[in-house]
Amino acid sequence: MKIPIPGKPVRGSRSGAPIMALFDLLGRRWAMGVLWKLSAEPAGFRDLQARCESISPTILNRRLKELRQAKLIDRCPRGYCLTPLGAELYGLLEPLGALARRWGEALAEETCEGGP
Amino acid sequence: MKIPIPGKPVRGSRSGAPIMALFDLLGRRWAMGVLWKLSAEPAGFRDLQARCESISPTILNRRLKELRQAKLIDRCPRGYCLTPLGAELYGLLEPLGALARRWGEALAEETCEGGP
DNA sequence: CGCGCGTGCTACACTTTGTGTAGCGATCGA
DNA sequence: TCGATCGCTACACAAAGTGTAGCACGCGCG
Repeated sequence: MKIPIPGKPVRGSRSGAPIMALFDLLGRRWAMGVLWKLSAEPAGFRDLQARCESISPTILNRRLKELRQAKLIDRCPRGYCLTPLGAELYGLLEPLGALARRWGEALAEETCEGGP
Repeated sequence: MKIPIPGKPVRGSRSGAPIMALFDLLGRRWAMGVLWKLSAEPAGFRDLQARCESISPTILNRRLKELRQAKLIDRCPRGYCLTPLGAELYGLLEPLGALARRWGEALAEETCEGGP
């Protein structure tokens, strides 16, 4: 799968608004997950595959290629790691962790309300 | 498609880490795009479809249902709009716009380097 | 050397998701 | 009552992701 290039037509924007290109890239299954799991420390292929408890090697490899082309991750002696830009992106993604917890609680409440 | 519930097994986490559930939800095509386009102001179905220059109604509708179930968006007199939690999520997503632009520039450089 | 081991990655058949076009029923103003 | 719009659904096709198997390579070891 080709990576979306800001400035060229992408999903959601014929003019290629950068944010839409980014959403296109990150909106692929596992893209953000890989970034997340990689942020802790560099990892090799199989190690990364294990960190993402369930991901098929086919897709892991595809995402790695794409993210590498997009210059968000790179190879290093210990396998794969984030580039400075990738780390910056992770920095923005990181607060989602806290939000996700609160979101989970909000959903749990609803489940209880509707429950028996 | 069922929405991922934090606490139950989701892609990337058998224990259902909230962040992985969120990634699962947002990692679906157009999910973040819809939130983004909706953030400016509420919109009806067809209006929203037009804002996302290319999205099939099938998927728009599915995403709307999912996001509504996830309590990130809701109905309102003028169509659909973000819930407080959804708006908060958008707040975290918003800085991605700036990053995306810089990312686009970084990619453009690379294209030039490799170019003729 | 030759053997087993771990690692990065590919093949392939199958399932799930998303696309694009057409169009239905409801609503509304003229 | 007509047509214009709106929210949404149907459906056939295309694209993306899954899961299992396994290949090629390098490394340490007897």
